[in-house]
Amino acid sequence: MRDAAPQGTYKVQALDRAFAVLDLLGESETPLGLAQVAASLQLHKSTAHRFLMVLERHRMVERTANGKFRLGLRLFDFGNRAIEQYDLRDRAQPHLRRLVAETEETAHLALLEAARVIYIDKIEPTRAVRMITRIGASNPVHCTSVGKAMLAFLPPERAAEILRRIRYERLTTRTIATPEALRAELDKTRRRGYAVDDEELEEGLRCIAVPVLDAQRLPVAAVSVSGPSFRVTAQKLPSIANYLLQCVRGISVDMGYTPAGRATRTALSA
Amino acid sequence: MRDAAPQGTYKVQALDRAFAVLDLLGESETPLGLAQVAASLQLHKSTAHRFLMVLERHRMVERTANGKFRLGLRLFDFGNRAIEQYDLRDRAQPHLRRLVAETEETAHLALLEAARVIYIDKIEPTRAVRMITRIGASNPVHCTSVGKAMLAFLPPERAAEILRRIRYERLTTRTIATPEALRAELDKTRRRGYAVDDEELEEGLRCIAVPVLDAQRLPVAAVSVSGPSFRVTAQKLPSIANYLLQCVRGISVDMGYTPAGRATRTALSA
DNA sequence: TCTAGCTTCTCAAATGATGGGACGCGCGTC
DNA sequence: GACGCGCGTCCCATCATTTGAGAAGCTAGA
Repeated sequence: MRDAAPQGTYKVQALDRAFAVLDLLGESETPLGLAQVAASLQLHKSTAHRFLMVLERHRMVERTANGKFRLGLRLFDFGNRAIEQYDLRDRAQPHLRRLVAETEETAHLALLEAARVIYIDKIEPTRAVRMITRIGASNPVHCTSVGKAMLAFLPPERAAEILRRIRYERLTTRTIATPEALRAELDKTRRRGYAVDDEELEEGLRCIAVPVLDAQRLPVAAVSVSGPSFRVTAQKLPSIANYLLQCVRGISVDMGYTPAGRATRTALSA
Repeated sequence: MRDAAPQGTYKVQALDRAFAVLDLLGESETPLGLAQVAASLQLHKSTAHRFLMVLERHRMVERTANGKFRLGLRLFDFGNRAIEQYDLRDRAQPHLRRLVAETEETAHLALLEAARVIYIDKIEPTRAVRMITRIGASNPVHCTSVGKAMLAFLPPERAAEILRRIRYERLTTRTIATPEALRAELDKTRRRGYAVDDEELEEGLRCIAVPVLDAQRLPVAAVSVSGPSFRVTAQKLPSIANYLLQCVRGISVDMGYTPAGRATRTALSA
């Protein structure tokens, strides 16, 4: 059919459709009725209906009192199983909490997937303005501090592979928009030991990040501190970076990554 | 086919199979190879392969370095969207944290879905033995304190409907195993204002829970405190219950549920 | 180099999904 | 009160879609 099927070569129509339904419900602020789902996805009512019933049986969607559909809690279950393996998250939490206490700004923990970063945890300072990000959400690598932090310390080949896949979308006037600029930025990041996002993702938002290194000294994640530019000033960056470094060092230890003896400074100290 | 299709009347084979794949990967401790997946689900290699490729395209599964499959982070994204609507979770966290500090035992926040309870958050006291439950996991209502707490304060018709769906599986020697016993237990719960699970879910584990009530005074969730029976003794229950009541009152207020004036005691105080 | 075990790919067959359309319900309008 | 409308549910003949046998590749170990 005239489906907007992602270019991938393998296809199972039913699955693409089912996930389109989930996507739609996930995007929507409010639960949707059968008719709306069918219309949005250009499916016939009966088809959409069948899908929704099956999805409901699997608890991937659920119905509200008035019969509309929204995402089901089964997804929550799956989602938690999915990150379980990365028990990084649990172990990192106390460290992130301390980081937030120290900096009074929001901290994120992120993973790298393809050319995007995925936030797997977020801690906010008490009574802060709520930040935009949602746990589970993702952003392009090239305009986030966490992305740059991981990229900068990845082995050249793996970094190159990811760089190739970046589609330099411009999100603010400061977003890095060329491979050359990004390469230069990564050099800078390596030299100073931490990555900065200076309103490149969102106007008025400044972030700073460092990678979490495993026993092989490879980045497995990154931790960032983000806040409004007027609070996270250029002068404060080094001091925040220090807290960050302490934080990730703590995480690495907790994960059982041997601090690699004296080599801890190799990549990370200014 | 001779599929073990859940009895539901609507069927989309491809979806059932896809979810079976996700289930399998979710259950498995370690990533699985194509052959293992195909064998476990009695699918042909080529079929399993196609499914996995499509699931991978949707990032519902991902491949490890050695080519094996595991759940993908897209599920994590969906999962978080799914509970987003219940922002209860975020708001409840600080209160749960305080509760844990006060009781020094594990706290859970749970929702009711069909005849099961689903844990949507868990806070553990520092340096406690890690508990069994995983966020996102579920248990039958009849053998959990959170389940009984919600059930007890639900309007009779809705409670009855749920009661009808319970299949009294016996998990320990003390598990409530008949509708009558459960009904009696719910009465008791209502009278004392909190629910107790006395090793009914797991030997050696005692839990106590109270419901979180919305503006209509209906349970929308429940909070529990759980710990080893030798620490969570019968004598301590009333005092823990007190902390619990304070906790859920705080949550209700934070959620914007008007404490319903003087009526706060209607259901909840001993 | 050969074998074993795994993944990837192709294509004809037929099963299983599709969607046109009928039905029934509830609601607001005339 | 009758009518029209939008919505969800259900049925079933048709055919597009998925299926799976099998061949071809790949890798590692003997």
